[in-house]
Formats: sequence, structure tokens, C-alpha cells
Amino acid sequence: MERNRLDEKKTRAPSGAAVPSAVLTEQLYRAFLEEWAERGFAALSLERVAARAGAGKAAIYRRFPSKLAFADAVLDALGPSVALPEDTGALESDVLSFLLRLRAVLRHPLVRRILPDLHAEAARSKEMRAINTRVAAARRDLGRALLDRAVARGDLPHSLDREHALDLLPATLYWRMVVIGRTPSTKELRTIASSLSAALRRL
Amino acid sequence: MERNRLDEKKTRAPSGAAVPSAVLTEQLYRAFLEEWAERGFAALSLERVAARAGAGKAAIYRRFPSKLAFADAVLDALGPSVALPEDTGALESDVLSFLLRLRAVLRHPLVRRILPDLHAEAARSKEMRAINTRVAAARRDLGRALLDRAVARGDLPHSLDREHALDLLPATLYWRMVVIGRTPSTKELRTIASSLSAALRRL
DNA sequence: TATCGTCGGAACGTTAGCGTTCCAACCATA
DNA sequence: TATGGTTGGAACGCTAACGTTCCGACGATA
Repeated sequence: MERNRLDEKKTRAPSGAAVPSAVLTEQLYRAFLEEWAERGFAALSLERVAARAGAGKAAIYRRFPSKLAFADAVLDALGPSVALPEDTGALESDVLSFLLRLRAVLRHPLVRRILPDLHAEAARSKEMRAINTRVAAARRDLGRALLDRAVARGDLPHSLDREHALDLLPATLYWRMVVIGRTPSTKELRTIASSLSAALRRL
Repeated sequence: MERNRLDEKKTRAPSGAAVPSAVLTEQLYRAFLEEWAERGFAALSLERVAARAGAGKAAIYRRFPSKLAFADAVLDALGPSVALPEDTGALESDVLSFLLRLRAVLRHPLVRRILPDLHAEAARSKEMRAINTRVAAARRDLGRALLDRAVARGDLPHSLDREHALDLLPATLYWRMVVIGRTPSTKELRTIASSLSAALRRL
């Protein structure tokens, strides 16, 4: 904004080649995520990111002041834009729908590798913790919609403990896929959905 | 063992200062874990580990051929030796006991930081995956004992889906403490235990 | 069409960790 | 008591990434 100050009459809006290339920015984001997945955030080298994107290092340092700011921008831009789980009219099938979508997200090799690394980094750095919290909040909103519908429908009590319910929904699948490293079949998801529904009714 | 070959008559068993110092080995383990927690495995520097342990680098390279072998030995020696959950006579209180012990483990800052890092690394490297599988197997045995008791007691059906039950037990607490980063109160654990018990009966 | 100012990319010196080699110190055994 | 052989620690040369600086190329605006 400083460039458009009134007392700086000589400046003019950047134009032509002087405006950042959106294409390269996109390539940098992608390269950053791939490097993150391959090496982990702590060992991530911006030099490698630049090389992978086919760009110079200055291209990065002009856009982002630090690795963390870069990561923040990346997650903001290409962060897992999980779709809202559909309304199937019943709790258990809603939960199944939620699990199916979560499985789709966790199937992406990049996501599966980056997520635990993000959590590990969040435990170490305050800044990364803030980023993680932001990502988590977006995720929680999706689950909340599901719960609200179930309460409105009468499938779950008004007194439902939403906080714990929101933990319960994704935890088991995350554990199985990220911690154990196995992807459950749709049939298994049905089993989990049934079990989780029972757990939710108890909250 | 090569040293004790019959055809090598001149050798004699190492003794005196020629035997590795168990104290230093212990210090190296501790230093490795602390560095791991602070920097992450990928960015872990053996030079720093040696310095932190007050030892030379050769002390490390003589004991372990690689960073991975070092990590393997560390987890084997100081790995979370979780105690078996006690037999309280009922499913829900057994589950609560399990959760209380898991919380105690996950409260340790080192564990909280290293575990997700271990999972992230397991997603990247085959060798670390093997290590993680070993750690996970030890963990699963604890849960299995709990489930077996409940089945014998009649609290859970013989047809219980053990695999999913074993996922269910730790997943929610892990999610809350490691992914979200919040430690639940004992009262909250009771809520979770109640909810999980309902889920288990549905498996 | 000339200009302006950022563009991408190459090169800089610095720092840090790598894996190895060498050596005096050490101490239970013979 | 002398000894054998590993000990811990310092120094080696090498590689990689750091963060910065410099420069010709570029293209919409005036």
C-alpha cells in the first residue's frame, strides 16, 4: 500500500513484466508442497524448492520473508479444501459420507505425509502451531455442520458434547491411515461409521 | 562375535577402558531423543547429539552405523514402556484406565513431539516405517489384553472386531492431544471412556 | 515508442553437518 | 606391573543450504 501514498506522486502502478507471475507463484506452491512431503518441513530447502519450480531463489525471497510465511501462504492457497459432507438424511449415513470424504483427502500422498509433519512442527514452533490451529478450525467447521443437522433432526440430543464429538469423528480414520498407515475399505468405513454413531449418541 | 573366533588365539576379551561406557551410551540415547524432539528427525544432527551428550562424534559412529540404526536402538532402549492397563472389573472403567495411562505417556513433551515426527518419517522412509510398525505392535498388545478381558467377562461379544476396536481405543485421545494439542481433564476422559465403550459394543 | 521498475537467475561468502582419520588417555587382564 | 586395544575427542576436507546482491530481460503504461 505504501506505493500508492498521496505524497509519492512519482510512483506508478507496476505493470508489464514488473508484476509477479501468477503462474510461477503457483509452481512455487506446488514445489514447496512436494519438497515438504519428501523431506519434511524441518529439512526443507528453499533452494530445492526454487530448483524444482524452475525458478531462481530470489523469486521466493521476494514473495515470502521466511519459510514459515511461505508455508502459511501455501496452506492458505492449496490447503485441503474439503467439501462439506452431504446431507443424507440420517446420522449414520452422514457419518459414513464424512468418512468417505476424509479418506479421499488422506489418500493423497502429499496430505498423508505433510499432515503429521505439520503436527510435529506445531509441537515445536509457536508459529506453526498458529498455522495448524487455523487449518484445524476450517476442518472442524465441516464436522459441526454434520452435528448440527443431526441435532436438528433429533438423531442427537441438544445437550450433545460438540467438542468431543468433533474429535471423535475424524480421529479413528486418521489414526488408522496416518499413524498405522493402512487405508480401510469402504466396508470397513461402514463398520466405523456404525460404531462412531453409537459413540456420538452417548455424548 | 568375530573377536572370539577360535583361530584368532591372540585376541583377548576387551577389558578396562576398552569396553564401551554404558553411562555414555545412556547419555547419547537421551541426547538423541532431546534433539529429535527439538529439531525433528529429518533435521537431526549427530554432531549436535554428540555435543549435547558431552561426547565426541566417534563415540556415536562406533556404536551405530547410521542415524536410523541409532534411532532404532534409542526407541528400543527408552521406548515408551507403557504399563499394562489395570483390570478394574468393568469395561468402561478399564477403558478409562487405559486413557489415563495413555494421557500420562502423551503428556511427556518428548513423546508428544517425537511421535508425530515418527509418523511423518514413516510415511517417507521404508526403514522408519518398520520401526514405527514395531512400536505400534507393542502398543497394540496392551489394548488387546483389555479387549480380551472384556470379551471373557461378557462385556463385549466374541465376534468383536478387534482390529477396529484397537484403533478406536487410542485414536480420540491421540487426536486431541497430538493433533489438536490440548490435554483433556480427567472428567473429560470419563466422557470419552463412556462414549468409546458404547462404540466398542457396536463392533 | 521510451520508460520504469520488478522480473528471474546466477554468483557471492558464510555457516553447518557430513563421514573419516588420527591420537593420547585409560584400565581390567594376564 | 606392563600391556593391549578400545576409548573419547579433535581435526580433516567436502557438500549443501543459507540469505544477499547484482544484472540483463521484459512488457504494460504514459
